[in-house]
Amino acid sequence: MDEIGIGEVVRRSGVPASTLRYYEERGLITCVRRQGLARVFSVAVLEQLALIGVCRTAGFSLEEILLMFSPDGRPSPNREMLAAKADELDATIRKLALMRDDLRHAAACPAPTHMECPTFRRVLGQA
Amino acid sequence: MDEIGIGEVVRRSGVPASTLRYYEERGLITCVRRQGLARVFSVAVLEQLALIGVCRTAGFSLEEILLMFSPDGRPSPNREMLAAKADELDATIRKLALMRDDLRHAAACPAPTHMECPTFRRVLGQA
DNA sequence: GTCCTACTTCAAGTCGGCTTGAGGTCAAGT
DNA sequence: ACTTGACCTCAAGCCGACTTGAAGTAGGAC
Repeated sequence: MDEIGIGEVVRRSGVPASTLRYYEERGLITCVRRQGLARVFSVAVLEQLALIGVCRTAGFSLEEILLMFSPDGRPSPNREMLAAKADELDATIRKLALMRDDLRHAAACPAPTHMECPTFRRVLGQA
Repeated sequence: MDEIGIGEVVRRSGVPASTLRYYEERGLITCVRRQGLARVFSVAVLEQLALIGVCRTAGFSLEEILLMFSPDGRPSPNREMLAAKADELDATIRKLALMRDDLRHAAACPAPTHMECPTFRRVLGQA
């Protein structure tokens, strides 16, 4: 069966029902049909939710996600925007990688004069 | 001079004065002294702001940043937490890197059946 | 001395992203 | 027939992170 109820979606995605309804209202996801009042989703919604989750982690707003992907999970035909978002993401990733390194360094380095440590200061120059 | 007024901080950091006051109220930054009512900051606040900015980009809340770094910008002595945050960040970075690749792929790949494309689906398995 | 400009406080408002609660629907079980 | 449980709608509320606005202050130029 590739059709599931909202409870199943909650169970398998970890996303609360209230959020699913909200996402639907915002046009981020859609249910294939209704069975009485109850929403019936395609299992594909699980992938779409995963996608939305990653985008949210990446710092994109629901509005941006809506622009990047149609509610069926397909990327927007606007290639320029997708490429631009990829570049944005690339910049973010580089900053985060520096910060990760610095956090690790901070966790290891006992120096109280940490702000003077060149390893730590790299990240600040980047931002 | 390593002491600057709030206007100078705004000019050099791009962070609005209202936000600076809010950050001070939340304990994220401090001014070295007051001159009358006016805050006087050390230039070091610019680095702290950069740090806060990166942390925000990384998805950390002000509360978390407060726990990770004292208002002088030094990392928390809680090494375990810093290491944990680094790991968190690492996982985030990996997801974002996949997503970046996928966005680039989506920008290039004309297939409408994009959700079926293995390149694109990788990211979803990760999340 | 008074005007300007840069600053201040404090309370209230805004915005995104949900969550909560009251009250209703519907199919299945006893 | 009635209860239970899973679902529904719709309006209101909440939280984090700020922003805005009204009213005040402090120092310098004229």
